[in-house]
Amino acid sequence: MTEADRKTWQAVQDEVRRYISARIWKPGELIPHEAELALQFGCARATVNRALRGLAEAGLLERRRKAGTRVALNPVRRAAFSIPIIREEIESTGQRYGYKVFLREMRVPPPDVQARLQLSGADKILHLQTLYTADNRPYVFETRWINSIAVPDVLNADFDMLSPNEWLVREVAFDGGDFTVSGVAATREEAAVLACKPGEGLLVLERTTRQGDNMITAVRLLFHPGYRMHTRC
Amino acid sequence: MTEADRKTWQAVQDEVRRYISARIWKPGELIPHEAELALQFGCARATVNRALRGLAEAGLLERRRKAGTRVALNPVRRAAFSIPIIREEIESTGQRYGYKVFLREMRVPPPDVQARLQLSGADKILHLQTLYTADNRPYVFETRWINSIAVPDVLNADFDMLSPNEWLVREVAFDGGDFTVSGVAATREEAAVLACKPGEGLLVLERTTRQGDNMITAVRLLFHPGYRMHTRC
DNA sequence: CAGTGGTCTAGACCACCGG
DNA sequence: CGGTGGTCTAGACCACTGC
Repeated sequence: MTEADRKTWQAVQDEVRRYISARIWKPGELIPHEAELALQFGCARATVNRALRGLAEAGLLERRRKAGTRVALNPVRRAAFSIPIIREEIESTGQRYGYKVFLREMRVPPPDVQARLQLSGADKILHLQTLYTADNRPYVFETRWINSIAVPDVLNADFDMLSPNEWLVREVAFDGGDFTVSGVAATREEAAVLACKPGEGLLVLERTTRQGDNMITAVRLLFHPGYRMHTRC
Repeated sequence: MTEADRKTWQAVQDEVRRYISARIWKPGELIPHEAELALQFGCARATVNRALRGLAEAGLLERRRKAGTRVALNPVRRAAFSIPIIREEIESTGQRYGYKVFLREMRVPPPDVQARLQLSGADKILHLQTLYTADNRPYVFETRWINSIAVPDVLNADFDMLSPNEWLVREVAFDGGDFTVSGVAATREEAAVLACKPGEGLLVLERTTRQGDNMITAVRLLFHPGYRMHTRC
């Protein structure tokens, strides 16, 4: 209190964290408002705001105008999984990255993909199947549909040196998308590609990416057995 | 430009987004520094900072002191999945939430759980198996280990009205943990509990939660077939 | 309607780190 | 070294929303 130390917003945040952790402020409870905390901590209100806003984003606090700030009843509710960038993920473990395009064709996508890409009836678009490898062992099998009506250049793309994903990242400015994770059992064909047994449990990551209002690509990543997506918070 | 409109940081952020989306600022490229943008947008530097910081957190920009701000080469790299709160998830779809504690015992956990909970050799702790149901249909099967040495009160807990998770959330102030998602094939026993076929592909979410330096609980959620975790960005 | 968080400003100093 | 982002401040006005 008598300290003349400059308070950083991080220091304030840590302090508040301790209060919550020590249950001095209990779940569901109202905590003092910003102006008061600013006084207590001996800093500007903006600094308190910065600290509390961060905690609210992390889910530890719930804030509403006029109603004040409360300790969240259910903390740790959101976790940010970093979407793997295959090449980086493989190379960061010291393994050798590789990939092979299995299939490249124009085709009318199945209904679910049509819906995800907002395509009309009979549009043929680019369909790719690619296997990514780590030290030559199957890592992830990618099934990708690219809206080649929105991105006609892709038809001339050469995927020998640049994977479909890397090509798209270079050529298109994504600005959003959605992700789904689920679990499936390997079909006979998938097992053959991933060099595992049919019926093994695999993690699936599906992603749809758009640029503005254009849906660009829908991709399904089928990871090798034992693959885990992990995060910490 | 001639507008006297008050610029909010959101407006600045949208503007920058458009620049990136339209590839006026290309991936990897350096963008003007904060002071200059503040001039261009007719606002304070703090406002620009707020806008750009948000974009950097979202992964769209990369910022370094002295080096300046660049458009990220690989945007959309992280997606925040919200960790499901079973009861809310079920009730939000209008279904009836229920659960049943199958097993409650003291037991020495398997080595992987011992490691995750930082337990020494032969400590017996609380082991629970619970099935959560939506409209009486199996929704998720939970296998949970609770460090009853750190939280002795749990031994007297009554899980008739409050699920293990809800009890813990009420009694313990979590402040961190880690999450893993993966895919598995249902064993015969798991299939029986979840009323599905052995070998079906299932999503698994594993979570370890701590309070300060104490590891409190390790839980494995095995979701019913067809369950998907979804997020948008 | 009044209290609370949300935001903007102008100015300042600092930490980092590229050249 | 000097340029850039990171942060703090004091004060102000505003937007939302519970009472």
